[in-house]
Amino acid sequence: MARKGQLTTPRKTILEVIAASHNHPTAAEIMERLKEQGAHFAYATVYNSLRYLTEEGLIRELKLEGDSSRYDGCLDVHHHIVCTECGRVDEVFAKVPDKWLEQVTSETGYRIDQEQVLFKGVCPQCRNSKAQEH
Amino acid sequence: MARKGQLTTPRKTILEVIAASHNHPTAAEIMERLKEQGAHFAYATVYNSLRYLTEEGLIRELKLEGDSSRYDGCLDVHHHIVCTECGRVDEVFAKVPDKWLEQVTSETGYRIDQEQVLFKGVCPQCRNSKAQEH
DNA sequence: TTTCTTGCAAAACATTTGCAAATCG
DNA sequence: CGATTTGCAAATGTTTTGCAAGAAA
Repeated sequence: MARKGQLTTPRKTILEVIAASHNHPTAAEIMERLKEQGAHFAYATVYNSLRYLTEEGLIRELKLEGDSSRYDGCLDVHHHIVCTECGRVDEVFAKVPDKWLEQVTSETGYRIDQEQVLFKGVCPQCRNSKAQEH
Repeated sequence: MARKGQLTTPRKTILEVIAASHNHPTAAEIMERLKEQGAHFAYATVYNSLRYLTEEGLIRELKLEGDSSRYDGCLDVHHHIVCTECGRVDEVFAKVPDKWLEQVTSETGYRIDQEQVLFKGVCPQCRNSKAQEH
């Protein structure tokens, strides 16, 4: 059998592409980078691999702005902040306060397994260029 | 001209549908409810209206699980929690601690305008049925 | 009249699926 | 062989667009 649930060549290659990217690429961007480095896989294979990798917990799927999911290879717990001026996405490592999680638990009765936080704002660069404009 | 940026009939009707829904409907669900109450608008009109309402700040567009955006008419600042067992979405009103926002500001240099938080976990009902199972 | 909105169909885009061929154990 | 993954093309589902027609100022 063809290695049930293991890192086949496409899966491994795609994982490496994501790990080497620091900008949360979309499936289309992953396709591009694969092409650039001479590897070619079918779109279906890329999506299959992305789903597999997500289910295995090796990457994270992010739904930020726009139509397409983005993929994140950084497994440390972290969040994201998107600049509403230029669309740039940065990572946020400040940890969610436990006190707040307790509040949410007692408010909702849920067992909380994970939080995904998306901040929206204006990045330092755009704040500067706006300040100079006026 | 046809009232630039005003609440035309479709926009108002759609806003009311969303306000009356307590489950963050998708565009398709909004279409259904419009049909149920005898109103018919083109899909394009519904999407145009949703974009308009979002840009005006009268509703919020949510990208949670699944393919389609959901729309939220509750304008109080709040967040969401989705049950990974049954897919149910609830609202969370516990406010993000200011201290954490300050941390994020100093970490990123962004001016933060908004936060969207999506918790994932298991809702009380599903926790119960799981406990009873075994 | 002028500008904006609506409706319809078609287009665009992201993602999934069906199935045959390839692959590994 | 037997289970699984891959590749391709076609299908699906969501959202947008082009353009003619309608409505309000």
